[in-house]
Amino acid sequence: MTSLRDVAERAQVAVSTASAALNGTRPVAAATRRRVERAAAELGYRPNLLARGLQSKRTRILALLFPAPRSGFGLTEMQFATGAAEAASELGYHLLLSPESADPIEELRHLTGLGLVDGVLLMEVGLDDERTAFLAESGVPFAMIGRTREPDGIDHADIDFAATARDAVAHVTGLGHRKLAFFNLSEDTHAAQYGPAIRAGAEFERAAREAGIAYVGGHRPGSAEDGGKAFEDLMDAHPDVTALAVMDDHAAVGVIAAVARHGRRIPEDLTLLLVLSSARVAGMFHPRLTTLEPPSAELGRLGARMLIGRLQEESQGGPQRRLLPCRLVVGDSSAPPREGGRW
Amino acid sequence: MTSLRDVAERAQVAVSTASAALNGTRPVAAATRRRVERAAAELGYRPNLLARGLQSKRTRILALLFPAPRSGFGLTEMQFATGAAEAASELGYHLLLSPESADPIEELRHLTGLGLVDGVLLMEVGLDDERTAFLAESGVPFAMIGRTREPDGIDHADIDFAATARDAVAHVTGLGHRKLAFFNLSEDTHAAQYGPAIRAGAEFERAAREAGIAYVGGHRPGSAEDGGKAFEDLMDAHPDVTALAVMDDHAAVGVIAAVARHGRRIPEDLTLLLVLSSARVAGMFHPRLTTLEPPSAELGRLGARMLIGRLQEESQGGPQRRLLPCRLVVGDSSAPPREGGRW
DNA sequence: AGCGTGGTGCGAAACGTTTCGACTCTCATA
DNA sequence: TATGAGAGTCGAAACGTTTCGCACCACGCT
Repeated sequence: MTSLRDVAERAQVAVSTASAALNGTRPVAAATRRRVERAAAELGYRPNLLARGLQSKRTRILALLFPAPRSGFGLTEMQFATGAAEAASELGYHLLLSPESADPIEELRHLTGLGLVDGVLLMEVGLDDERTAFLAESGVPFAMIGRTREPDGIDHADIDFAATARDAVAHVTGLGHRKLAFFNLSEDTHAAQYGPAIRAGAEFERAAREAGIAYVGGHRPGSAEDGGKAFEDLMDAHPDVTALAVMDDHAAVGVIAAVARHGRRIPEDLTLLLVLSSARVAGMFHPRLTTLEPPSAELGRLGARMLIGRLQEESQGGPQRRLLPCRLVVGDSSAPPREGGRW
Repeated sequence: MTSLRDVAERAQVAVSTASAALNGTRPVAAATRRRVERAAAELGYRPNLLARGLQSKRTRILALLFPAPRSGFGLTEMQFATGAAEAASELGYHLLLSPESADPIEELRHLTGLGLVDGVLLMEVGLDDERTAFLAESGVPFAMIGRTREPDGIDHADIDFAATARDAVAHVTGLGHRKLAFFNLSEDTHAAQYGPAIRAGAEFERAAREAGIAYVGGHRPGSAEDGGKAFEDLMDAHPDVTALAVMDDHAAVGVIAAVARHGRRIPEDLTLLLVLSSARVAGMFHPRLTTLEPPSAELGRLGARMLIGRLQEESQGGPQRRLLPCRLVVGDSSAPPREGGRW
């Protein structure tokens, strides 16, 4: 393990000069700097992050609080992590993957007390997330992937549900549909005040209203079975629905089965949209479903960048907010409504 | 930030005594220890990991080298990470998520040079993985999730492909099938010498032979389209195949579509197994596919535990090796072969 | 009474950085 | 020829731990 002292010796300068030369933290004569740099290169010097962090109070390590996998867990959550890790890496930071236990606050207290991390990245943020209050209070820099009910004071990157809903509605109205149904995420996620469930529901309703088409909401199937039942309910109560947007992957499975069971076909009899699921998952369905794919990796990147930005600029500038729409990937489940519009 | 010095002052002891009392690193009178512990608790003392690491050369941080997402990336890879993070956390360690760039060796050199991590966890290990040589040579402790061609000298946790293949074959022979086909992972993964592709292929063939049933291998469809084509090939060349095991999710999609296109039904005309995919993914298919689900989270946990074990016991004891079979989850795609055994 | 011994506790050094005040030049200016 | 400024460099302190040698004390033994 070659230390700065070795470098300094070889370059015939004091340790402090070597430090300054390598970090550019104060002016050093060009010739000296070159000598130091050469010595460092020759010795393969790598600064010890621990020593640096101990002294400078900045470790260049971020923690990503990773919740215990819930049922709907998947690619999206992983992409938050990989996106954040990549962005951090590009900026010279490291990402700690911190699994969250039953008591997130205690977990946070522990993690931040260690002096190991400069900041914290939150994901799976609830509308009233207690973690944000704790972090704000204890003065730990943090950013969110997702957002609380009133997120304006906090850096965050989230899906633009309004734009996503508009895009989805525009897609189906463009095909000629006049009545859209929306199956939200499960009751559980609503009970947990999970942002996407609540925001997506509200925004789809609004987008449908603004587009002047009829809208049916309220269903929250969380499984294939629920999905099938919800679809049958829908057929009974609103036989004139010709387009359906579904949030939950498994519910979509149930819907597709139910459609087939009732002798209907996708997309001829029903246009089906999968909302907030990856195109990869959509590709598992037959037919390939039209999807609104969340920019998960990008959100992870943005979150990490925001946090790092804040760390570097000494909390200068107001909080950042970035909302990204989902990407519409048209599959084989989209088509104009059947003549006459009802079954 | 309360430091050990504060604790020592409050407990009326020297800093070194406080350290010893809290770490149990050398005997301290019971009364003194209690005083120190109380002071620490009252002040909410948390040891600074950087300082500790700087001195003791042990950071209790592990790095998980996370490859750039390739196409077949999914839940499995994420579960390696979450499993490892959980196990690490339980043992008082932290997990750094290190994205791998184009030059993994340089990346490793950098990462290990920082003095930040005690050990490295490798995943997506190729049969001839250059990273293992580098790590062994530079003396950095590491463990693998997966394994190289000759892994005996290195701690590793991997899927027990032999047992998995036996279980799968037992499942289909138990149903009465006498001829099994196997669609391996894509050509690309073979070209990369990806262990699971090569081992699974070999073991399925062997298991079929040992069970005394006919076996058709050689297909390597990497997409839905390939999967469909491969299935049609199979129908032509081996019309008497009644059971098919598929490794690639997307290929399975193509197979299912092709089966339907040719007026056949699953499971009546074909028993379909999805190998090395999660039950969650299998549940997206219709019908729900019988799956051999890899114990990914458990492998992650094991990998982390092995690595930590090695770090703590000062390389005492030979290398550990743990092979875990996939879990057979029977879905709706398994059935006895049709009477007569051919279409 | 003198001496070893084992149990406790202390202070100082060390880990590898960064930071900061002070020192030494050189050169332009009064 | 002093003087001041400015650039460049240095040495020491500090960050918060752990570790290690040494001192202290009470005790039991000779």
